[in-house]
Amino acid sequence: MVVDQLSDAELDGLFQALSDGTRRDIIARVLGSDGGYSVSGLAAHYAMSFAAVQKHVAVLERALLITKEKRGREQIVRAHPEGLGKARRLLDEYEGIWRQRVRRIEEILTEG
Amino acid sequence: MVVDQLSDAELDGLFQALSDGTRRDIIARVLGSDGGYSVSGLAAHYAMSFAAVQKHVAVLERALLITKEKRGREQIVRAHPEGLGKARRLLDEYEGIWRQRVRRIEEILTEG
DNA sequence: CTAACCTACAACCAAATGGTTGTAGATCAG
DNA sequence: CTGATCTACAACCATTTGGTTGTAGGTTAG
Repeated sequence: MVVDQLSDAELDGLFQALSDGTRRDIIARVLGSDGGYSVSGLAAHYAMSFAAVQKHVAVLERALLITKEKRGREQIVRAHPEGLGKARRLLDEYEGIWRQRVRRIEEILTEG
Repeated sequence: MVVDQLSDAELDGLFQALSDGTRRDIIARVLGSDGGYSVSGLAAHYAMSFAAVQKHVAVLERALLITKEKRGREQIVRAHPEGLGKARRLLDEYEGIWRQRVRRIEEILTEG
């Protein structure tokens, strides 16, 4: 399998979204919440401006790692691990190839 | 478990390293090779300068995704999926939390 | 020895990133 | 209605990133 049909650009965005500690923390926080977080609810936890957190949320949304849902004047952020799965499957594939390779080398060494 | 002891900076570097198509291609190429690639052997495959590929290799090395081994005048690049595993384990953990949450919600709905 | 090759690294440049402040439109509370 | 709150978005700035060219040092081939 060629790992879904995820385009290069999609993967770029996915891994790039995951490459920032604040964004990973937002993911963890949202995953660990029951009802989700409003954007300002999230922003309250970080030592940066609201707008900065807003941008991080936008990056995560583009990468399909979260979704936003309007509720009144708030925008509720929830986990949407579709992107998560895609990224993990690529790493799985890489690791699979690696393990296969290690196994082959061991075979060659043992069976001589 | 708190996913090894990988520091934020380590994860930043890991995911950032994975967020570029050329670098992912280098990983795939090296994983798929038997003896590894020299840096210029790699560079031959990309429409960019040798120095650019050299920089990509350096990024991957810092992220523990590959290793370089000097052999004569060449530098042999090999896969070193330690970083790979770390990244995958974090995504696994995220997905685990998600699945747990989905299960809990289903329980609440069914046992109502 | 000399020439070719492989690598390292510095200096430079354009574009993207992560942050800021400021402005403005909705929505809710009193 | 009015004021406070939540969000969106633009403009700006410093730093990082991904690329370039150029120079220099080690290693191999002839």
